[in-house]
Amino acid sequence: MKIGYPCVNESMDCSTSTTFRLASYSEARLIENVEKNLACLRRILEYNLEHGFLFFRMSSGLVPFASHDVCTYNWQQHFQMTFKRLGDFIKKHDMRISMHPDQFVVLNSPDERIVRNSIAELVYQGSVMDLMGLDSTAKLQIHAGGVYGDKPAALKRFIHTYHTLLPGEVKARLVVENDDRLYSLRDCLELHGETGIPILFDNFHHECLNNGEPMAEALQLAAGTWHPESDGVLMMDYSSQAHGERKGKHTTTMETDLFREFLTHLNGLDVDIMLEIKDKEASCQRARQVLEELSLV
DNA sequence: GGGCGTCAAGCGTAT
DNA sequence: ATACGCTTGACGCCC
Repeated sequence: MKIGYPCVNESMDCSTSTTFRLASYSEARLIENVEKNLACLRRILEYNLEHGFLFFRMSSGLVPFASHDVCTYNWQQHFQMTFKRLGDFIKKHDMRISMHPDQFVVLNSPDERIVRNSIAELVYQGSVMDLMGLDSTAKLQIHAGGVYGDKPAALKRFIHTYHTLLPGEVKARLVVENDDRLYSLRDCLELHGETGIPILFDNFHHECLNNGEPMAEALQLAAGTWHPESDGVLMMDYSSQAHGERKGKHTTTMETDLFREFLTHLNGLDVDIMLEIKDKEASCQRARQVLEELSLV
């Protein structure tokens, strides 16, 4: 079992997603920012190794405007060796890696342009992992998308896009996450049935939106969609409700009692856990202590 | 060098 | 019709 946090290390004075305005795009700006971002990523990975955090979500912003038409520069070649060295470090220390394209990536949009842009973004993010030499256990996690007033039709569009438009190198990495408002675990299982796509399980989203599956059963269902050989063990996002806030708002810091309670539902299942908690590596440290006490790491 | 409006991109919901 | 949340930072203009 590996534990990690997404994108940002709060105790570090660098960012892996420095960027600039589209209006001020230039090759020099691009190169300058990618250099900074990859240098910071290296520092974070080293920090993570020291602290025993072997799961990490890389920022979508490593290469600003990578999937935008404006970016014609061959950054892949320029940074080839840097990516390879990062990948070597990751593999040497047996780290697990994910990326999470943000809300603009919608594969089931009725708008072809949005689908095209979404695929370009997935190709970009997958290519970062490819350049690092990571195998297909490194994943790109997306949500199923919008509903557009007709969920069956929206699911059908996702499936059609998956089969007809997605490049193989993206399909090898793509996983779908149950969300908290529109597409539940059951909806994702339907997508899995039609495409074979693994389901990245989010416990908090499942609490917000479900079809009555108890947590332990939900975990088993999601885990069953991952091929251990090619996909690795189940990845999951872990969070809990922020008290006194809107339903679905992530907590600012981990409540270890809730985490302990959650772990009882695993029943021996091996998972890699991404903490979607505001204070990032601080909660990660606490989670790791809990896992150590239970001899799970 | 601090303050603050704004930033490539999409959805659904609230008002 | 418009604003806002997701998730949040950080750019870059203004003073």
